[in-house]
Amino acid sequence: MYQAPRGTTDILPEEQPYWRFVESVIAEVTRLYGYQRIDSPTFEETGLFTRSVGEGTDLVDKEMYTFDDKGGKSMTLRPEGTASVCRAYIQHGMANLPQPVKLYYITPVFRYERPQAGRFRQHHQFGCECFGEDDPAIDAEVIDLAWRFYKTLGLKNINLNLNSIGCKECRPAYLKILQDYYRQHINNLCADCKTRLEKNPLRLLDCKQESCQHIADKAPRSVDALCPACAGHFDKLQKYLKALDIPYIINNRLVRGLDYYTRTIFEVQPEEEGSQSALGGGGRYDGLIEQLGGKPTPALGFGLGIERIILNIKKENVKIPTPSPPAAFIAYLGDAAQVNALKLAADLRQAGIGVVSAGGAKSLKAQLRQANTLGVCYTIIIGEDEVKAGTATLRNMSDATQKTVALNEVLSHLK
RNA sequence: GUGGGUGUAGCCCAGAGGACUAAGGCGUCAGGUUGUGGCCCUGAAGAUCGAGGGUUCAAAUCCCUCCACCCACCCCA
Repeated sequence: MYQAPRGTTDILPEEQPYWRFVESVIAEVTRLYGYQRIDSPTFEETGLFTRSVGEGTDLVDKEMYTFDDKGGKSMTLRPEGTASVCRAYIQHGMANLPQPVKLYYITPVFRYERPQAGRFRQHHQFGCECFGEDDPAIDAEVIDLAWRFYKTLGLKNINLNLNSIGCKECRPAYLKILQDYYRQHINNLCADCKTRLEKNPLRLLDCKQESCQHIADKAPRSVDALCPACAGHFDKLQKYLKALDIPYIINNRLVRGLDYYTRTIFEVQPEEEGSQSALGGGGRYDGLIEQLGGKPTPALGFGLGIERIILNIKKENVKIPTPSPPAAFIAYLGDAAQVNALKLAADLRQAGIGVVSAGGAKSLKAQLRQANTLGVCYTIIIGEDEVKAGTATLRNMSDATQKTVALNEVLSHLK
């Protein structure tokens, strides 16, 4: 028997209301901020990701679904959302549009990982990207958008973590300070951190090993090493967030797993931290567009994991809208009645009324049972008597009353 | 990639000191007299007991190998 590939799932009908709900909130919130939707291909040339996300990151080094197409080109199933949108921004000359350009997407992303709670090989992200503006007010607005999204969904127990990791001017100096500090403690570091020290020093701060905790806690902070421009940017951002009443937590140990981030980074976590807890994250990536061949363009954005969001919607018992059943069920008895039923169903649908009917020759009892399970308000019964008289019996399912009406008047009774 | 746990009908699960024709609940379907749902009653369908191999007269129950899922690490959404 075939089954869905490891780490992938079918989103079954009973799950769909959650997805519809999330999608409706996305549509509403992005509208409020003037974001326009963009859909880009599910796969891209591999180089786009290795160049933007960065070689040396886990995402690129061991998690990408990469394959050669029949022309021998290396292609990769999208492992994150930002790179494609940046590529599209450059390719379509969006730098010539009024800036900032604000785009959002809902898309599957693929990572070859070992699946576990809240982690899949295919998951879905809602993301926003804003190009062409470096004012920290736009950082505040983007964070405000993400925050409003979570709040509109009804999630209460979440935290916003914030940090600034500087720019290409000030980060190298900070990394040096960080490495110098860690070298003093090198004998007490876990094996992973010893590697990180040389390979990816920022990630040292993110280590969860008990033994590394107090070292990381006292490590030099990136916010203390910012150049004046970055420091000013970060100060203003915080001022704006306060003005917007967005409760944030400065987390000096927050770093992100993709190389392109500069200055502002943020992450949203549930209060009760599990292991796979991040609900979403993002930040500024002022150098990325240029790096991908565009002209220097400040930009920022975020990606939020829809599966994890739904997990938390369930955890917090958020009430979501349930889809309404069809308004009517048509039960029939006999061949002649079936024709009338078919015709009536078509007429009602033409008038915008949802109708379900059984096929075959089932007993009336069975048909009513089905109507009951569906939860329809009315069942329309057409038997031999009704066929002769040109009528239908209209049964109200909630109070079990029924009346006989002419076939061509059924519609007006349902309205 | 590493470590631990689990794997019985569509779903939840009993059975695990070898003998099962594998039990129950939910759900599904059909009936409970002639054309009427929800409750109730009755019945039926539905399981090569994750897959493959081995031990044995006999294995869902013991052993091995795979696979999948769950949990943790790594990393992330």
